[in-house]
Amino acid sequence: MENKGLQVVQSGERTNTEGKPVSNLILLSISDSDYSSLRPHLEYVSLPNHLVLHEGGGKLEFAYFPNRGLISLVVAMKDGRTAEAGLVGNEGFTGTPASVGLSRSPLQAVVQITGDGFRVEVGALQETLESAPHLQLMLSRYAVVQGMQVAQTAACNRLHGIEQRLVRWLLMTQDRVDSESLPITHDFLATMLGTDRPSVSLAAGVLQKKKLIEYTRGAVKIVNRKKLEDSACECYGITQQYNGELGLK
Amino acid sequence: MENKGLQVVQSGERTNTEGKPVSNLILLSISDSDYSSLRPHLEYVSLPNHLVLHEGGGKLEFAYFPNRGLISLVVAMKDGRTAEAGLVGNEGFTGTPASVGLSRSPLQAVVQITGDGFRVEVGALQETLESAPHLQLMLSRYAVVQGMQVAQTAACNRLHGIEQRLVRWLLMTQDRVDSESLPITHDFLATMLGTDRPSVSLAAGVLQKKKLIEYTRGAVKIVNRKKLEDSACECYGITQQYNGELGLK
DNA sequence: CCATGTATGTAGGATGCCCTACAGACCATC
DNA sequence: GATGGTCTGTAGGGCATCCTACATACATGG
Repeated sequence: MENKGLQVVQSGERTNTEGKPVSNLILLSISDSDYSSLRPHLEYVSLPNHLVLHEGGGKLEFAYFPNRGLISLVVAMKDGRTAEAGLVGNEGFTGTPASVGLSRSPLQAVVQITGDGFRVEVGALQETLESAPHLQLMLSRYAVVQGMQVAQTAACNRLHGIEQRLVRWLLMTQDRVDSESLPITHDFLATMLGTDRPSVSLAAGVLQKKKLIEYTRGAVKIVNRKKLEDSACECYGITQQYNGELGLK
Repeated sequence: MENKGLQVVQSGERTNTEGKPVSNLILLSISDSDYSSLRPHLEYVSLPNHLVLHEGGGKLEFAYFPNRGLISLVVAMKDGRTAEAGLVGNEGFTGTPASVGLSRSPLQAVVQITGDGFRVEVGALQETLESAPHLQLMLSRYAVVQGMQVAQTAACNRLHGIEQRLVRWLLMTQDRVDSESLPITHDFLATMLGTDRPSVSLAAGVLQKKKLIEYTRGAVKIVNRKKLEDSACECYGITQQYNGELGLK
């Protein structure tokens, strides 16, 4: 990729100091001056499957801006049971507390689908933010939208059954990784959906019989996206709609 | 309370242009200059029980800063079923999207316990924020903390039973209204907890038999706060802890 | 005091889900 | 092709909760 000049970098053409291209939408959307301030702190990282970026309850060390792949924000209870609160793809970042001067988060951040991206030390990010109002706004805005989506998840978790929640997860995931085949096991789906593995297998079996999905060991393929959307609960449409409020893409 | 200097305004001494005293903690925590900018837009309002401040899915007209009482943020599904995503007392405000330049929210805001407070038109708030960085920071920070609490609620909704969720709701509510008696019906509790009324009555009956609470028509009294805390799920402690991160009070 | 509306008590059946357990299938490695 | 590890299929018991229905108690206004 070429570098057109010292100030102006067009969308899709930004790189970090290592020359790695940026496709995270937040990093692409901010002003040139804000990006220049942040750029020296962006460290390219690969995000392999199941890597834990942050343990729930601890101090945040880095904020992550994914280029590709998918990160899950998970609440883990003491007894080991878990439930997913949110998903982060290339439209967002992890470590929302860092964007408002806080440094701890109760959420575990786990790579759910292999990808790559950039990380920034929380301290460096916070310093940068003081003179990068546009970045500050975009991060805060993302945090708020994510909060609304989490709220919808809270209600969905309470009011909707496993099959519907599985459908929603598949749709939201596919929105963030443009592939019809999602590399994920039933076991991990159970972690996300806050249930046990047999319940996932059962629900997935039903969807497969309906010819909405197909799956093999470790991968779920979406074969009829449209019908899948039709059978999703309203929660999917709502979260998607508020994602659009971000004005990215 | 004494006034220590020209910059610092001590808690409990601020008023709006109508002379109404402020006890909302955000409004008390911001700098003098930021408060002066916002002050002309603060309209005193009483917040009677069950008043709907905002319907889910619509445009936000006002942001509300409660002095007393309690506001619930509720997700309402098309079929009429509901679940609460968050609580707002005098430590917070409603309308987090307005703090980042957005104007719509999927959440319904309902007064759950009578109180009073101030409201600001969304447009006026957003204009004010442009030159009120401290206020901007506090609002964003509150939005993020609220998001983390909502995430815990999402997991709690999935993983914990009605009785535990009821305990948590009672504790969180009492934290925001300093009274041992909470004016609330089982029916409204059902709306909050995303279940039906008989299930609430059953769970409340169990707690009453354990002598943790007492209730009569339309009111729940907490008679043994400590034991109630002991029987709460870990979710309560976590949300409370992150509320502390706000640095208010 | 009565009538009406609202709040709570309670019960029984249906259901969805969790839990445990085990069997079968696939995969990688040697 | 054998072996151990991981993933999925499936079943049955148990349980919480949902749903419906109705009874009872309280409150308010006439």
